[in-house]
Amino acid sequence: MARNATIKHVAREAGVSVATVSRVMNHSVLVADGTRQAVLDVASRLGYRPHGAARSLITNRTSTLGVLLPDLYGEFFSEVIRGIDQAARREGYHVIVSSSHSDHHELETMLRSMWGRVDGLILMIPDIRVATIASQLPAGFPVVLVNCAGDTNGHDAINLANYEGAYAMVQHLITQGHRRIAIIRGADWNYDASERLRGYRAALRDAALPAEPELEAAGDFSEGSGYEAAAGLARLRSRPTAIFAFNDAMAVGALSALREAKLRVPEDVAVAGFDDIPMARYVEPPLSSVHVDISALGARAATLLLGAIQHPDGREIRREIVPTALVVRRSCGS
Amino acid sequence: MARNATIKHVAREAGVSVATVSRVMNHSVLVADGTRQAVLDVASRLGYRPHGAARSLITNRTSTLGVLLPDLYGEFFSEVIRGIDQAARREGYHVIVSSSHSDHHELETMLRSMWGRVDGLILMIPDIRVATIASQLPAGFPVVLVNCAGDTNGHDAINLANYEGAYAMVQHLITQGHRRIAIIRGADWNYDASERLRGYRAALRDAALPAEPELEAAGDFSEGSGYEAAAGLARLRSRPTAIFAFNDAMAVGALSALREAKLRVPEDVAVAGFDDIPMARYVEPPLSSVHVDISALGARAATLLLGAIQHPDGREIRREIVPTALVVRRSCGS
DNA sequence: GAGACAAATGTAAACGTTTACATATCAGTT
DNA sequence: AACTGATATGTAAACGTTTACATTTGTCTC
Repeated sequence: MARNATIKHVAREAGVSVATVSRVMNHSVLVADGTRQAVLDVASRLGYRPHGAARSLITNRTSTLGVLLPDLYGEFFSEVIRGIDQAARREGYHVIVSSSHSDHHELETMLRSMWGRVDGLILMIPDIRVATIASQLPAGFPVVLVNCAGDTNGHDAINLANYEGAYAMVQHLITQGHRRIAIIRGADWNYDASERLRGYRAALRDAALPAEPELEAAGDFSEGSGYEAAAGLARLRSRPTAIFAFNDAMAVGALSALREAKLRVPEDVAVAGFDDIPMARYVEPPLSSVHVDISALGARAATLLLGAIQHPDGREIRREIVPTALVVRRSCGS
Repeated sequence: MARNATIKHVAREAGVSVATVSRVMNHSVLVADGTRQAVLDVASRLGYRPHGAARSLITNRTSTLGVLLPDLYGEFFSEVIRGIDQAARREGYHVIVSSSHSDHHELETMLRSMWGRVDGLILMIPDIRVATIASQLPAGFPVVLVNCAGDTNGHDAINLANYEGAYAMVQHLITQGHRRIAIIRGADWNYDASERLRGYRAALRDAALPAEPELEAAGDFSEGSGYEAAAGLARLRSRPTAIFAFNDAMAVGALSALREAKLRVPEDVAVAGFDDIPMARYVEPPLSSVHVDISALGARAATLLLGAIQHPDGREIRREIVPTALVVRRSCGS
């Protein structure tokens, strides 16, 4: 592969010094118009492109944000990325994405290899067993934590109103007359899931309803686990009248299971989800959910991070909560 | 922000030269065990991380793939990214994504600013007005074109079997007895859309059915445009008995429009889409579609690119076609 | 004990930029 | 004609690595 033109080639060809070429490329005002034009001509003739790595090395800026997500599957994460990208590109930043699969070691090597390639990081680590990694980050390096458990260790953080959203949904179901409200949980170590669980239990308690272990089915945020969980719930002697899945993917799986069990939704069993992914309004029946403006979550994280990058000194730590909103559709009998 | 430990700090602290530290970090065998351990201890105590940009500058490798997509919206693109990321991480590569919004100028600055930050590019440019940009890429730079029109200009290319997929779907509808088959097109300048159009017309021709302009409704691959187009088709004096939308998002929009027009699917009008996004099987009725293994498309593109990066010399240009498969569900009356 | 060879480590150049500082040129002022 | 100040340009160091080559040390062979 023919090595490409460098600033030196352009300088020699244009009969100026590398400093002048650099000034032209960076739109410095200290260049005579004639010189500028000559340099630009040579640059375009030679197909010169400034080398990003070299530039980063000396300026200590990469114009790139690193994003680490637990997974890249499904509409939730794609919406997050979209939001981040929008906010980043507006400021001329690139986005480098990666999924960690919530594995501690892999996450660590990921972070290592991003060092010197990004100006800051957005970390979405709902797995509370892994979230401790945040403490190993170099001090003073711009980081925004999204949906991470508890201690932010001096970093900015954004969280969803998981507790409030779940509480509101359960409260709504109670208002509709439901007394046996089952849930499909997420993994025990998932922070979002555990917060939603808190919200569910609190809502029951506040309505003086008993918490019954058999109504708390296990799940892992995958559609398949939702299917399994709902199939199990449908077989209970004392069947719940409502199922609140802790995300939409599981709710969709639950709808399939209930259909196969010949149970009508919402007449026999009401169903609700969480996230309000785009698909939610198109399933049959349309799915009630706890709406989250997912791309706004991403955009907000990016904006926070860009702020931290551009004003490194003396900032106070920001903690933000992104609100949720109840969206009632036919699946819970509106 | 306190500048972080560099290789020099580690070297001084460990009482060795920078070369030795470098060798340790790169797992070179030419280091005595004692020295290696001492260096590693110091490195971890100082929190040393090799600087990516510096490393890239000297090695001329970034371990990063650049991906340019027309958009980041919807399940199609998120699946592509997932496939790319999977294949890339398997080889220890990062992925830097960006959406171009199909704007020629923006695309160009994107490409410029990625120079020196990526080892190769995956370009998905269905807009045939913009695809000419491929010719401006530095010769010999690894590039894989995905869904780009015609001339690949010496680059590897992957395309969907758009023509064949559309042909098969229309043929299927004809077999089902449909004679007035409408379509919802994509933008005129969209390559995928124009190929699907070719397939549609060929299938009609081969079945000796007339091509009627009023059955070719305009669309732009968005759900809203599908809604509008279907609403228009439903009002035709001589209504089509089947509507084939050129992607699933528009098909979903069409379903909404038909429901509002009080037309039953598939009894009054059959509906089909293209892409078979995950949502397709969950809408009501489940949507027939032309299945594309989207993440495999992304994975394949990444694999091809990695091949070109790792074996730069004497490779012949690869052109691959990713096959499609008919998926018949209830929306077209199976 | 000299020579040869291997193993371990060090020295320094290179990668392609940016930028502080130095220098050159020139118009205007005295 | 010397000085001033502004404007344009050049020189060279720096960024943090890798790596070709040189050097040192130790072991083995004769």
